[in-house]
Amino acid sequence: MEDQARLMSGLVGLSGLSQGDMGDHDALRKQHNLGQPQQDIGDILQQIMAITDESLDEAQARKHALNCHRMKPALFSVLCEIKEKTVLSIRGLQDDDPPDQQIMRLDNMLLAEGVSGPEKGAASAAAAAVAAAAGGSPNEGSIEHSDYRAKLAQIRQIFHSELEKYEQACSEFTNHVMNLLREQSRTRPISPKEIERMVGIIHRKFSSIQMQLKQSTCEAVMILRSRFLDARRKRRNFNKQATEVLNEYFYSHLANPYPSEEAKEELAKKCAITVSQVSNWFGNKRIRYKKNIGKFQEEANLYAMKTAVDAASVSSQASQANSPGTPNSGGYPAPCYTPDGRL
DNA sequence: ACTAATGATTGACT
DNA sequence: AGTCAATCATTAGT
Repeated sequence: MEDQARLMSGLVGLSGLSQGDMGDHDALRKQHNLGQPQQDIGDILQQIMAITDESLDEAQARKHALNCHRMKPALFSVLCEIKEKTVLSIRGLQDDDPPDQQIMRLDNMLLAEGVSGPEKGAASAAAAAVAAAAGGSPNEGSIEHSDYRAKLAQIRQIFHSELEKYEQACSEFTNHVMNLLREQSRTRPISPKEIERMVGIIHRKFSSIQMQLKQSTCEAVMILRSRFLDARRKRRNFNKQATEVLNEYFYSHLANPYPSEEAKEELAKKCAITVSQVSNWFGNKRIRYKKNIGKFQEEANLYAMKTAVDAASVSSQASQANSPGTPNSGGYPAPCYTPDGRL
């Protein structure tokens, strides 16, 4: 019987239903002094339950009173904890972020293309790289160059203004939500941790939007780039002197017209072209020579004569000795391709 | 306008 | 990675 009474009082304490229905509340309280905390919680819960039935003014007043209640912080934290353990733990596990890598890739590309990052340096560096690939002297093609640069700058500007907009919207929205949640945390169990988490979610959403922006910017740059790279085909023939230098090397190394990396660099420097242009030239030359040796015979003889004369003048100056530097020294370099097409 | 020459690109190969 | 072979696209000579 006594157990039942305690149970009853406990229930009263927790559910807080009706002082009237359960008889003399004060008497009960006196009987169970030890049960006071439950009594308090019961009061609070009861008041919360009752709040919906009241008018707005009354409710406001009651809300205020509740907020000032000495048990409020404890109840709040308990409710937060319960919530944390149930809903948030499930949700929290779900959204881990794997698309981080992609955004890194996009960032890197934008940086490399000079869209993001420092203002002039990267952009001009990229443009210079393209110019180098385009070949020709640096002054040539500066028109297309500035065109490219202008378009890139345009993309850059759009990108940055959009990014700024997104960032502003993000921070505005975040602030709004934070204020709202803080406000609501007076009436709902919302812990600072939960607010923090919400902020995280918002940021993730916005960064996924940003990723779309980055992606489309990348696409725009790629299109611009490919268009510009097509313009690379607007080539210039190398100047006479450069062709001469290249031909000289080719015919004086006809037995093995494969310049080493160092030789290529030197030739590139002499001809004021890039190493890859030297490689292109030798690639073209070898194949075209091989295809039609007869056609190049005259040219071959001409350059062989030249190198022979040079060698002669060198050796006469050095009184004698054959120079080890010239593989084909002392003779007309005969075409050394075998019938099967190899050297 | 036509054509040969030529520098660059691309894909396959080693 | 370097090269070959085919091809493209432009330049230059006619």
